[in-house]
Amino acid sequence: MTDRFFISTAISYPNGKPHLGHAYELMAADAIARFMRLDGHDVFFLTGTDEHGLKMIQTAEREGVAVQALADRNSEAFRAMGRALGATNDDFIRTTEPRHYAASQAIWRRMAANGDIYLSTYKGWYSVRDEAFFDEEELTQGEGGKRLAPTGAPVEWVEEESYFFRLSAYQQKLLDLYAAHPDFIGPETRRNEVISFVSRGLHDLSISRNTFTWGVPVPDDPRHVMYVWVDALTNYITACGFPDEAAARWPYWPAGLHLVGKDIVRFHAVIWPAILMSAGLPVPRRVFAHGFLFNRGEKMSKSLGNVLDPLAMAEHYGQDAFRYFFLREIPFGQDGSYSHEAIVARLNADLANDLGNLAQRSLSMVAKNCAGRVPAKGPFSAEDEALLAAAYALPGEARAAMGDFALHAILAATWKLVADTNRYFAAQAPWALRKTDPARMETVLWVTAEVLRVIGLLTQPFMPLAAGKLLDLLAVPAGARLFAHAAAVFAIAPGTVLPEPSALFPRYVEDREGEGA
RNA sequence: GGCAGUGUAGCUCAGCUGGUUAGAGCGUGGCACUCAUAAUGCCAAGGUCGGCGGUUCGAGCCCGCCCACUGCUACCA
Repeated sequence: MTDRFFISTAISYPNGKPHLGHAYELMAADAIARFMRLDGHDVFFLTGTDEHGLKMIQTAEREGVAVQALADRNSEAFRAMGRALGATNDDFIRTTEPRHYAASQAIWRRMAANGDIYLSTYKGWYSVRDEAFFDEEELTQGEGGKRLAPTGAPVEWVEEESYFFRLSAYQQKLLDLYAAHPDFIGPETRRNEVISFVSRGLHDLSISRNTFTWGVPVPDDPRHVMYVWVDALTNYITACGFPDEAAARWPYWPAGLHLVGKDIVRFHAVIWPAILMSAGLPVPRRVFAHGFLFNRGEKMSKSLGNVLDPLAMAEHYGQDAFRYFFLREIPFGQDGSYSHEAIVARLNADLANDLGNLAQRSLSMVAKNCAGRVPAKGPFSAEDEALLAAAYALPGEARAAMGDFALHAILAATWKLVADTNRYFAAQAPWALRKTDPARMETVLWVTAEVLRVIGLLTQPFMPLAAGKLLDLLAVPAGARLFAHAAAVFAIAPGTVLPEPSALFPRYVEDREGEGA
């Protein structure tokens, strides 16, 4: 049975360089993608850039470059970030690609054929300065009865021809969808918000613009380009080969998960499924929203000067530590806070001291006392059995946590096992057994190595480099690194020659005052 | 304003359908050990579970009121 799993990040708007928020979403998605692959699923992992729209035009003008050149340059910066983070996306979609034009126009035609698209006028109070429309109630009265935006900017009444999507017709169908699939939107709090939003009623959606041309032309009406909704969201099926339903990747649709920021859940949980229903296509299985990151509890902003470059951070702390920190520290789905001190604390305590040192202390004993081979195992004590049972239970716990995308919980459970193993090692004191009962010492070392093997397997999605190195140190063959191998039948074989042990994670030592990110 | 949610040790958070002395990690204090990356282990201190009232044999978990905080209340990706 083929068990396909398509996971996507939102596509990023490349009118600037990638920031930590982009990195966080990509790291999380990558961890999920790797997890699912290791758990035996056929995964298609997509990320990319959303390159159309007015902001791109304006940024390009400001910088004095062609829009396409700006898109090319910044899109490449997002790809570079992916490489720096170890992202294993199978494709990188750009909305300026021909395949995306084809898909967007095809889905538009299907929506139109279904009677859900009509031409009308988009009207409202527009503030040129804010580049935004405002509701009547939001406006305030200025001098001489002039209407002002909440920002104090003057507004003018604008009417503009636009195509509309009959979103209002999908209210009940969406509510039915949410009711039939309680985990369609996660976490719970987002689901409540979306349901409450949709319950209040839906307006039709303006889905084209005729004031600029940087976009996908509307079929049969080249005066219009598609506005963000249809254009951006369609990327997910573009990458699956739409409209060619015989394409190699089409079987990956519908997506198993759209991972998005909490600010754009609605687009993915309301507009997107409505568009798909209109086009007669299956809707994604799940949409999950992650939270925002705060620097020492403060929002990142250019004016505060606390915007950090994710590439520099990954370089500074190391790719694994960088990934580990954000996925372990923040309950996935909630907002989180980070600081240099917090990252260093996690890096040293969890990675260097707990896991790194556990591997070092046990494997160096194996190297010195077992001729560098996996030790022999004798009869198991109750302690041995208990620890091994805890290890072999880990994949199941991890899988259960992944059901809610509780990445932090998977890592917490894994580090609980690391701590148990350190306790076990200290209690068994193999260094003392060396003189009194060498056979028992070997058994203790074998059990420790076997648990490390399981830990190595389960940490691969989160810190691929270090986990790979740990498995190398245990001489685990490349073909035996799936979660399915985290079981007794695949236990590490006594006598196997092991490489010379070496440190997994260096301790982070402050270079000087004020150093760090 | 309306709707939803949160408030548990210094910090970040667990606490299942209400049931013996409320937990974890980090941080703090002390001890032990020496295999190990000055790593690890053990012990301890520390909480009126936001406040008040109620239901109950019994409430952090249920109900009411109050206080504080957060999110949503559509065309910005």
